[in-house]
Amino acid sequence: MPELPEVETVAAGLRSFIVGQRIRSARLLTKQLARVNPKNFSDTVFGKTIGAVRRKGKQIVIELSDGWILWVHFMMTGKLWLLDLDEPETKFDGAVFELQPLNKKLVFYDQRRFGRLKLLRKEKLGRLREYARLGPDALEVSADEFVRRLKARKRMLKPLLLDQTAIAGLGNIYADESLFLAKIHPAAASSRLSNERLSGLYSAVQKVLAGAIRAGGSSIRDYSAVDGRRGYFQIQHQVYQKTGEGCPVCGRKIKRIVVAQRSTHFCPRCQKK
DNA sequence: TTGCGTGTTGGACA
DNA sequence: CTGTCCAACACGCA
Repeated sequence: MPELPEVETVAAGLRSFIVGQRIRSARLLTKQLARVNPKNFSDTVFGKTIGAVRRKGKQIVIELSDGWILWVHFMMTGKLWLLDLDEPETKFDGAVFELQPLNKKLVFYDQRRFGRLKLLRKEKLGRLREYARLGPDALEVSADEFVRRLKARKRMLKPLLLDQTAIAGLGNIYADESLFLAKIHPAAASSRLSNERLSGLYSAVQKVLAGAIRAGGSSIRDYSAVDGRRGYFQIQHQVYQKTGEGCPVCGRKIKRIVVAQRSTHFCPRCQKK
């Protein structure tokens, strides 16, 4: 589910369903998920009440009572689902939290097991490396700062947009879609683009992300929100995984190249360096 | 059957 | 600093 719109959709679902719930039991089922002693994990989380749910980039921070927080990163295939208690366990369940009085379980499910979950004191969040190194969130950064940060680097735009220390939240889909909307070539050098074109990219990013959040994210493969609802932004994708199809603007065939080891889709006529 | 590609990230290395 | 290759892992597909 990984990019900003999908993570925001999950965070919104958590806000509406689990805030105020009490954790009746917590179990850590795979060791690489949290890299802590499962017994200590269960004991610490037991009885805590769930408070605010925040998101920065692709990361979610769930506040618990008594100053603890759960930090979550889905990586490629991690998901948080709210399920009935009698739903059978699977080998991909990494952590299970039973909630009261809702009487459901919140399950961290992750096929590829790259996802991570950390339990830490609230005051330590700023020192959590993965969190501390994030640049400003793509939806909160101002146009001026966005332009300044991209111009400060001498890199191709595509890998720069994927770099979470520059701007946090974009991934492969929304980077491609934003560059297409802004009519900028993914291999264009960030430092050589005019402020006007980078401002245009900023507007494109805002528009693409807002549209995707409105659609509940993109459900390719099996992504869905905490309540199982699927997103439908994938039907609005203009270039992502449209290799060989006609550009929706000019009709020229969408091209696929590999940049930073990631598939990159663009229109060779519309998108210029 | 085998190999490739997939929404992410971090480390090793030139 | 920047780019490239690889690794973590499971699965669908040609």
